[in-house]
Order: sequence, then structure tokens, then C-alpha cells
Amino acid sequence: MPETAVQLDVETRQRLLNVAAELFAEHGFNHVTIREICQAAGANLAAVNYHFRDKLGLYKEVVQMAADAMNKFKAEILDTVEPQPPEERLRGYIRLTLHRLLDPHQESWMEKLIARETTDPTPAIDLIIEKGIKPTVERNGRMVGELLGTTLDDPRVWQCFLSVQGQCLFYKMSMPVTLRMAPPGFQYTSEVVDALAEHVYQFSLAGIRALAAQPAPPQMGWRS
Amino acid sequence: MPETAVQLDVETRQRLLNVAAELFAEHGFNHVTIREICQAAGANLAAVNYHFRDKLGLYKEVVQMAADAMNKFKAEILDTVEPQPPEERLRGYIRLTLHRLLDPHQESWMEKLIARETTDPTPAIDLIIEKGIKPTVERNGRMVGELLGTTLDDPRVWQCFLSVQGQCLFYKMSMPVTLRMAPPGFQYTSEVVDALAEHVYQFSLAGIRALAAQPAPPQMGWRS
Amino acid sequence: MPETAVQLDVETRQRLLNVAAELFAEHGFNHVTIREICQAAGANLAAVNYHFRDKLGLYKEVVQMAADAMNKFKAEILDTVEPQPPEERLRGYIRLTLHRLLDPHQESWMEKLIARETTDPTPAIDLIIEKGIKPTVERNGRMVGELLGTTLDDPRVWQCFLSVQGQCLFYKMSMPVTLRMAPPGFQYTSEVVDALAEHVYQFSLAGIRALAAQPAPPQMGWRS
Amino acid sequence: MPETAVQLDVETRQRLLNVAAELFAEHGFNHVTIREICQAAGANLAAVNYHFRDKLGLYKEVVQMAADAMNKFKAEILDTVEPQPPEERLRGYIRLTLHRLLDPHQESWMEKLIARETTDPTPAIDLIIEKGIKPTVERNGRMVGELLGTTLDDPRVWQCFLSVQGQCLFYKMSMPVTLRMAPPGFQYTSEVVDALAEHVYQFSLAGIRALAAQPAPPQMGWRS
DNA sequence: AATGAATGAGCCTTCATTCAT
DNA sequence: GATGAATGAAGGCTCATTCAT
Repeated sequence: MPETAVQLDVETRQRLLNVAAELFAEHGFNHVTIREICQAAGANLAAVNYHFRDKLGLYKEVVQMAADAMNKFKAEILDTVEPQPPEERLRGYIRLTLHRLLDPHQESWMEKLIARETTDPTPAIDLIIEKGIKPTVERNGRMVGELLGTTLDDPRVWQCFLSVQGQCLFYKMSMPVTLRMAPPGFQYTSEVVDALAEHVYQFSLAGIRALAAQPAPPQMGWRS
Repeated sequence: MPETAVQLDVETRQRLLNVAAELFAEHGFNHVTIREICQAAGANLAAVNYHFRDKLGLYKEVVQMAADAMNKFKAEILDTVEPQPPEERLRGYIRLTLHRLLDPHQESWMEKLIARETTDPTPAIDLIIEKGIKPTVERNGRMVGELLGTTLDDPRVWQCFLSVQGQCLFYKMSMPVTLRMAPPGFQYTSEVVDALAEHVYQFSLAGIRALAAQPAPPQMGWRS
Repeated sequence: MPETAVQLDVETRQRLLNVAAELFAEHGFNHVTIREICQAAGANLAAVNYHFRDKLGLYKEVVQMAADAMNKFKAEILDTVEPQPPEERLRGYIRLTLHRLLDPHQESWMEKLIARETTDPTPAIDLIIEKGIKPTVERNGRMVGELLGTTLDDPRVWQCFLSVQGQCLFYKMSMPVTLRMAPPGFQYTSEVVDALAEHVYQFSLAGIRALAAQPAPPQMGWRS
Repeated sequence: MPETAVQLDVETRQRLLNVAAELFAEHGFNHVTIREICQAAGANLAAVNYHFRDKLGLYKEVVQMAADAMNKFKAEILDTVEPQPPEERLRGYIRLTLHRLLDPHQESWMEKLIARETTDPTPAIDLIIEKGIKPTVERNGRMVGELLGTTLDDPRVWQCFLSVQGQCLFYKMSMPVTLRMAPPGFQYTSEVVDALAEHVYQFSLAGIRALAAQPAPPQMGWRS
């Protein structure tokens, strides 16, 4: 009796992917059960196994899907941002990242998956690194390099990037605690996130500039 | 047959606590089974129930133990650091925190537990907040306040503290990914951590000073 | 290896229900383990969870099944008994009830479940009351009312019904003791139960009639 | 550290017996854990094993104690009741039994233990039968015999006794259900129990007299 | 192409019991 | 005379996975 009240024009496979992406991004690989996914997708319990062989298989496909979506999206906005000065690009990147990470209504799976896998990796971590993290590092490394006035092999690039990225991801990762310590009723509204982004931007820009003024340290041979 | 290869002079209860602290800090509450703990401690499966009633009971006691150790430790070093100027205190705090978070040979459960609970809270989260996070926030809020030349109710204090703390914790949280992307054989040796700490210090000090130069924004009524 | 010695034409779900009904009725909810049930039904340990979610879920379904069987059965015999005078209906009811309670070869789960839940209620007690006890009370309350020559709100109806029901159920409930005190080899054969029923009938009829001769006491507002 | 706040003049052994009697009578052998008993008695968890070898050993001793108390008590009141006519003795017996069974503040362990073991026997059942049930049967058999005008080997004696006893015990056994179906706030107050007893007495007296008027059936060879 | 049914491994917990002191 | 510590058996439950259709 497949007459569930869910969209039935989309094939089960796609429905599973959509539902799983949302659930995985929100609660993490281990905290989501196959039952939940199938139930939410109006599919049979064995559907995951049938279509993706594994829970992990489904997860990897979700990651792939999220990576595609992210890259397509990032490519789009890069075009509109590229001509701006690097300071504005940094500001824009921070704002966008924080919004995608903190806004509960944003369907930004990849960012959330990266945040999760970063702290609690699954066997899909290599895929995440390859498809999600490295492209981000590449893109933003160049941006930070410009601000530092140096090249990618200068370890300060990597370190400054991590400092910026760290601040942003930390806000996402620490949400459970932050919400508990915030005044009751607090939410990450658009205004709040904007203010946060502005702070991170000012803080980071000053940090980067201070390091740019220093002599370059020896290399460390980081993997691209 | 109690001649297991574990320290047999310590009582089971303490052995359980030690083993559990290590395992919980390393893998998180949910990823550690009672069986592992008891086996590693050379104790019976029911020992946890006998001594701590619950897996959660054991965990809470571990948290309590870690909190005590941390506070004792922090109090000690505060004495030696207090007379220094706030810049040096910030540098010292960052160095120490990073060492405790990243050095694999350091038995700094509390810091690691905080990092874990921050992203993935358990029912013991309130205890962690009360015993681990709030004291830290209190201590370091004052330090940042001095650097900013403002008081604790200025939202910039909270934000700058989060930026500093965020960078540090992020290095811990992202270790699984970092190690995978680093050159083969990379480790967080003492020298590496020192360099990291120096970077975070320079970066953050510049960030804080830049914000200190700006006019104070309106308050946000955060909980102490 | 599914070639267990159990009926294999029936689906597992039904087999579980049948086995569980018998075991629950005989030994009570708490004294039966799902391992026993699954083993007796030739099913996997997780089958209960799959089909009924819970041990309690299985139990409730058993109760529901027993209620349906009982009501269907009672409805049938009511047709054949209704036209008779109330004395004969009382005699018939007592005989039937005692047979269903005491005859070991009778598959009268509901009666036995009611007897069990009456003394040792489980979370399914409300279901039992609603599905099993209330219909019985309703049906037999009217019958006793006729004999008393009064209406259902007269407390004597409730009391006399309890006296009749109490005698019957007591024979069931006290079986463990009765069998131990009876002459060796004693069994509740059909003749024995008949004799018992005749005694309870004579005893109760006289009791009811004696009370019918008395003035009606004040009401007590019992729930239907 | 034995400085618990419980009576310390009574030896642990006696304290265990008292506490256990109450708990066993109230909740039944299986529903009471050794932990509860020892905790309530302010004794060590191993105390039961030390003093009584077993949970069952403790239980048996409780039964013995309850039997002694009951027989002493019954012997006392028999003296005051004996000279009365059998009708009054029946009335008194029913009233007393119901009060001891239903009144929650009455410390009448034996009656409650009998009620429990009757439906749900433990390995101590034989002891209960010997020490608790048989004496009761003996005593009351004679009383019913007088009313019937026949001797103990007449099966009607046994049957009538069971009918009386059944009604009384049934009120106790069915309390869980009765309380659920009674009007909210209902309790077995002294007045309610009195009314109940009067009903059972009237009902039973009429029943017995009706059977007395019939010819004696053949014997059945019941065990004394 | 898809599903209902079934499975087995593993987890946390409870409890009566026993051991060593 | 008594206890703190420890044990092992058993129970209910969850979950990813697989099988037969």
C-alpha cells in the first residue's frame, strides 16, 4: 500500500536522498536511523539497502549530492564577487558562511555536513575532504593570500584561513551550548548573524593584517 | 581471576573512573560502551551499575572529577600569571589551552570533554556548563575585558572571547580532519603547538585591539 | 534453519500472537520473557520488536485479540440464553464462566487474562477494563438487576454481581493452592466443574434473593 | 558507617524481618528487591544473605513470623467469640477478615500474604498452606459446619467455606481494578468495609442456609 | 523495481548472589 | 557479627542488514 501522502512523482530514490540530506546534516550520521529516513521519505525500510546498499552508501551519495550543489552555488557567487577587493570578498564569504551554517531554514547541507564530519568523522570523511573541504580551502586560500600579500606556500595563509574558518565553524559547532547559555528565547535571526559576521570580519581582518606585517616564517609542506 | 594486567593496587572504582575519563574524552559518551570500560578496567560488567548506578552516573562523576582537576590546575597557574600584563596573560592562556587540547600525552580530560559536549551534548551538558564552561568564561572574560578596556557587559567581550576560544577549540575539534590533510607523519609536537599558539595570539591580539578602537555597541543581555 | 517443529503455514506474526496469548494467560505478563515467546513461536528475538514494537505492544494486541474472541463468543451464547428466565441465565452464566476459567483445555485467554490483571495489573489494565471487564459487568449487571427486581443504580446490584463474580474468579485465582490441597490426582474435570457451578448457583441465588427482600440502601455513585 | 537514622536498638535481623514483612505483604515476593528491603531497614545489601541465606529464606521466616502472629491473634478473639451463636461468629469473622484485608493501615501481613500466594505462589507456598491456610480452614470449617448442621466430611462445608472465603479474598485481590473503576477519591474506609462485610454476611448466610436445606451429596475425600 | 518479513549482533540495565575482609 | 565490593546471569530493546518474493 504505497499511497503515502508524500510527493509521489519523485522516485523513491530521490526522495530518500532529499530526506536523508536534511536529517544527516541536522543530526549527524550516527544519530539518524534508517527507520527515520525511510519513514520520513514514505519508503520501505529496505529501500535504503536496495538503492544504496548501505546506510553508508546513502550517506556518501548525500555527500556527493551536497558537494555538487555547493560547488554549483559557490561558482555562481564567485562570479559576482570576484571583481571586488579582497577585503569585501572576505566580508562576503564570512557573512555567507555564517548564514548558511546558523540559519535553521537554510538548506545548506554541505556546510553542516562538513561541520559534523570535522568533529566526528565517518568512513565518508575522505569523500568530504576531497569534495567539500579541499575546494573550499583552495578558493579561500587564494583570498587570504591576497590579503596577506603572499603565496599559498606561506604557512601563514593556512593558519589565517584556519583562524577565520575556525571562528565560523565554531559558532555552528557550539550552537548546542550557546543556545543553552544565551538569554531565553534567543535565536540566530538574520540580524544577529549579520552582527556576528561583522565582528568576525573586523576581528579577522585585523588579525590577517597584523600577520601580513611580519616577516614570512619557514614553510611547512602542507598538502594542497 | 583478578590477576588482570591492570594496576591492581588501585580500587576498582578509581580504575573505572580513570579508564572512563580517558575513553569518554577520546571517543565521546555515546561511542564508548560500558563493556569497553569494564574490560579495560579489568572489572565486571555490573561494576558500573554498582559504583555509579548508570553509564550516565559514571560519566557525570568523570565530569566532576575532570572539573575538579581543571579548576585546581587553573588556580595554580593563575597565581603565576596574574601579575603579568594582560597581553602576556592572553598569550599564556592560549598556549596552555592549545597544549592541553592538542598534546596527546596530556591528561586534560576536561578540555576534551568540553570540546565534545560542545558539539554533541549529553544529559550531562548542564553539569559541564556549570563546572567547566562558566568558570572558564568568567576567568577569561575578565582578561579580554582588560584588553578591550571595557566591562563584562560590553558584548564585544563575549564576542572576542568566543573568537579566541573558537580558534583554540576548533584546532581540537578539527583534529580528525587536520591530521588527514597534514603531511604524512605530522604530529602536534610541542614546537608545532607553540607556533600555532603564537599565531593565534598574534591574530587575536590584533583582532581585539581593532575592536577596542571602535565605539561600544548596544548590550545583548547574555547570561553570565 | 526455519524447520522448527511449529506450524509453519501460519505467519510468524500470528504464531507469536497465539503463543503469547497462551503464555501470558498462563503465567502473567511479567513472568513471561520475550525470549520464551520467540523460541516457542520459532521466531527471532527481534520479531516481537518488528511486529509489535514492544513486549507491551504484543501484550496489548493479545488482549485486543482475546477481547474480540470473547465478545464474539458471548454474543453467540446470549442469543440462545436470552429468552430463558433470569434464574436459568444466571445458572448458565456461572457454569460457562467456571468452565472457561477452570478447564485446562479451553482456550479462554480473556477470562484468564482478566483474572491475572485483576490481581496484578500491567500498563494494559485500562485496555482490559475497557474491553473485557466493563462489557461483562454491563451484561451481567442487568441479569442480576432482574433477579433483584431493581435497577442498575441500586448498589446491591454491584455488590451481588461482585459476590457471584468473586466466587467464580476465586476458583481460578486459587487454583495453585486448591490443586495442592486437593486429593492426589484431582483435576477440574467437566463433572467437577459442573458440580461446582451448581453449588455457586444455588448459593448465589439464595444470596441474591435474600437481599432482594431487603429495603434498598442509598446509592454510591459507582462508575458504569 | 552504621549510624543510620533507623531504630538501632533492635538488631538488624529483626529490622529486616519487620521491613520485609510489610513490603512482601504489600507488593508480593517478586516485586520486592533485596535492595529495597535492606535500604528501608538501614542494613547492608549482603545482610539478607548473611542472616537468612536467601531472599527466599527471608521470605519463609517472614511467613513463619506472620503465622505466629496470626495464630496468636486468632486464638485471642476466638475466646471472646466462641460462646456466641454461629451466625454471629460468621458475621464477626467476615467483618474482621475484610478489615484486615482491605484496611491499608492494618498490619495484617498473613492475610495479605495468603492472598498473594494464593494467586501467585512461590516456593514458600507449602509453608503458607501449612501455617496459614490449613489452620484457617480448620477453624472456619467447623463454624460453617455448625451452620450447615453437618460434619466436616460433607463436601458442602468445603464449598460453602470457599464461597465465603472467595468473596472476601476477591475484594482484596481485585482492589487494583476496583479502585480504578470506583468513583474518584473512593477509599476503603471503615464504614465502607463494614457495609461490604454486612453484604457478604447476608449473602453468604442465605447461601449456606439454602444449601443446608438440601440433601447431603456424596463425599469427595478432600484433604484435611 | 520494490517490499514485507525476518535476523543477529550488540547495548544498557537489573537483580540475587557471593567473596574477602 | 557484619559489610563493602564484586560477580554473572538474564532481560528488554535498538538497529543495520538480509532474504524471499
